Parts: sequence; structure tokens; C-alpha cells
Amino acid sequence: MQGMRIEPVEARNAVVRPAGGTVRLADSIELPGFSMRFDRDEEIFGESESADFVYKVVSGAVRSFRVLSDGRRQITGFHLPGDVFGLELGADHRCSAEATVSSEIALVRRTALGRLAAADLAAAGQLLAMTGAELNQAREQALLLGRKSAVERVASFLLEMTARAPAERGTELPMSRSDMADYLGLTIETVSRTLTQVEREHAITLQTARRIVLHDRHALDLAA
Amino acid sequence: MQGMRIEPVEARNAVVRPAGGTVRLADSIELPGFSMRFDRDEEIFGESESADFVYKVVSGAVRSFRVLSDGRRQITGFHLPGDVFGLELGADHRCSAEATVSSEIALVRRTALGRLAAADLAAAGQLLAMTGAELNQAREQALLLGRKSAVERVASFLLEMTARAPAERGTELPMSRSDMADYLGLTIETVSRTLTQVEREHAITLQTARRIVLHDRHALDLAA
DNA sequence: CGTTGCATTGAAATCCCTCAAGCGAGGTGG
DNA sequence: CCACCTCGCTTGAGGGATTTCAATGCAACG
Repeated sequence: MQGMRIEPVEARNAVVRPAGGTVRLADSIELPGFSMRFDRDEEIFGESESADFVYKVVSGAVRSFRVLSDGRRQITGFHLPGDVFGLELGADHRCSAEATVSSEIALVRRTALGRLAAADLAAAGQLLAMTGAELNQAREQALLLGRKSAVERVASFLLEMTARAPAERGTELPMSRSDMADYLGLTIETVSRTLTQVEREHAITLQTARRIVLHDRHALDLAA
Repeated sequence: MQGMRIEPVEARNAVVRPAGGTVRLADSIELPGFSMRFDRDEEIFGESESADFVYKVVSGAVRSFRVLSDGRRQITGFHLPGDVFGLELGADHRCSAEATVSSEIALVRRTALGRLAAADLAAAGQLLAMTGAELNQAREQALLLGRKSAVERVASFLLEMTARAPAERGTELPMSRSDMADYLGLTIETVSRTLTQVEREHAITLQTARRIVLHDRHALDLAA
């Protein structure tokens, strides 16, 4: 409905790279698709929308999240270049996804993926493996949210990001403090305070608000 | 290693119902298996043990959980009669499982399940569906742990349990306050206080510590 | 060079945790 | 059969970590 129409012509901000290419979702899953650009904070899909596509980040970053009726938000994951997201088993999406920064996203029709999985056992197995990996990650997050302190959460997050998004001379954090807070189950103020605390302890340097350099991995390991 | 050997003869407390029967893991997945009895607090499998079996609760209840090095524990789910658990994608278990009360558990060799999934697309699809359902549930828990207050967590839990474990004239809670606390990311004292608070507000009655009667579902819905 | 929005910092308040004691049901042994 | 013991649950008081409220800082942009 009010969600994005995916048709190129009607897309609002999204610039489409015309179809004709293929998208590799996994080792043995390569399907025809196309790509679109999403501005920062633009919705890619919404909760309980029909799940017609599967998505892969080409560049930029995406947040998946669920919200309570009063607006409280829990981000369940960040998706970085190369990551596949929006994979659903039922007919509808069970969470929403938005770009945290301007991003290019590749789209594959779910019907195409479904046909492949129904015909190719290797592909079906890889779908299962991808879902299982997400499950492990979700449980890791449950441990973090249920039992870790603010410092431990932030340390875990920094280690995760430095592992996943290594840049030259530091790590880019392609999301706002608000996004981090809603991922870690904290407030933006606590995230900010904790980051400066970790910096004062010389474990990291905040080059800019969104760029860190890791100095003492061991200290973070201990804190996480 | 120190984990339980599954062989009937060597099992410590576990009484085995001899093999020969079959276990239905899903609509189109029925495989040979056997069943064992586990005492309350007895380990069914441990983190990073080899995942040789898949399990299904026949009677009783099971907790799946992960622990931090200092002993803090996060329960990721309770498994009630009919539920399948211990389904892994890699070679090893990524969490531990213990009986919360004396339970009868059916076991199926993972190799048997693997063979079936590799041959039968319907079975592979159902495995995927089961994993996906767990994923949705894990994300629901993330929202609870990251963004809900103590009252909201307890209310959500009570609604979940009354839906899943309805008994005549009330609901049986087949786990201790400590289990509830580690599932909800709270302490046992907060769980206890919150339950009596909810009782004082006439939403439930605590017949015994482990048996509740739901009086005002609407009030709990609002609180959740 | 002012505006705008995100990030940081400070002070006070709150919710939940920690520590501690009391209670009660179930089991055991006398 | 009853006294006693044990273990889990409940309740209270105080403290602490994180949130809330509020103000300031800072960088990007027009």
C-alpha cells in the first residue's frame, strides 16, 4: 500500500539501475534482479507488507527493526555490503527495513528464489544455512540485551563492527547514535557517554562521530 | 566429553524407552527414534557439543540457553510438549539445553534427518519453516529484552504461556522463577514482585507459585 | 555566517538490582 | 503423624546503573 511501489517509474527517490543483471545471493544462488538506490532513512519494506523481494546490500547500510505501538524500536540487525536481508518464510515481512545511509540495494523476486529452492537441493540447503546463521546472531543479541551492561554492549558492538566493516585506518560506523541505541537496547545518551568513556580508557579513538580507530582490542574483548 | 553419553546403557539418570518407534518432527518428517527421561535440571546437551541428535519434547519442559563466562545466563526459549529443539545447522550445538522439570524427550539421529532433507524437498522446506519460526520468535524476544519494562515482560510471558500451555482451570508454569528471570532478562526478585503486583491488580491469581489463573486478559494485553 | 540536526555533557529521577530476612510447601526422619 | 529441614519464593530496604530532562557543542549546508 503506502509502501514503496517497486516499479522503476513510480519510485520516489529511488534511482533504478535497469534490470538485466544477476544477483548472487549465495554460493549457488544467482538469480536475475536489478538494483535501486535508497536515501538515508528511506523505507525499503515495512512490517506486514507482502514479501515480494529478497534484498542484498550493494553499498551503504540497512537496519531491520520492529516497533511497539508507542514507537519504541528494536533494531534486530544492520546489513552491510554483501549481506542479504528481507528473507521471509511466510507471505509477509515480519519486520521493517530502512537505509541508515544512502544505499544501493539489489532486489530479486521471491518467486524466482522460491522456484529455485523448490528445484535445487543445494540452493534449499543454503537458504537454510543463511536462516540458521541469522538465528545464531539473534540469540547472540538476546544474550547481549538480556544480560550485558552498557559498557559490554558497546564493546561487543564495536568489535562486531570492526570485524564486519573494516576500512583503512579505522572503522566506519554507517549509522546514527540513535540506531546504535536501538540496536543495543540503550538510549543515545548512554551510547554516547559509553563511547567517550571507552575512548578515555584509550581503547578506541573517535576520529569523528561515525569513525573509530581501535587501539586496544584486548581491552574491548575483556569488556565485552 | 563430560556431557551425557546418549547410549542407553551408560545414561545416568535417564531411563530409556527402547528404540523401535518413530518420532514425528513435522508434518512430513517422521523418523525412527527413541525416548529418554531427564530429571529436573539434567543436561540434555551442552554448548559446543557435537549435535548428533534432534529432540522433541514428549512431556515436561526444556530450557535452551547460553551463558557468559561469569555465569550470567540468557534463556532463549522454553520447549513444551510437541516442540522440537536442538536443531542445528553446523556440526555443534550453539546453546545448551536442560530439563526444567522431569521430562520425557524423544531423540532422532541428525544423520537420519540430514539424509531425509537432502532427498525430500518437502522435508527441507519444513526444516526451513521451523527455523524461520524460531527466528521470528528470537526477534520477538529481542524486542522484549531491548525495549520492554519489567511489567511488560512479565505480562508478555504470561500471555505466551497461557497460549502455549493451557491447562484446565489455569496455566501450569513448568519452570522456576530463576528460569523466568533468565528468560526475561530480569532477576528472580523482580519477577516475583511483578507477579504479585499483577495479582494485586486482579489480572491473574497465583494459585501456587507455579500455577496461575488468568482473569483479565485485556489488562495483560495492555501491559504487554 | 546563520540555521539545522546530531552528538555530547550535566544533573536529577527512576527503575531495577543487590543484599538480607522471612515465609511456606514438600519431603524426611523420628 | 508430627517436627524439622530444606529449598524456592516472597518481601523489604537501600543502592546503583541507566534513563530522563535539559542545555551546550559542533559540523554540514545553504
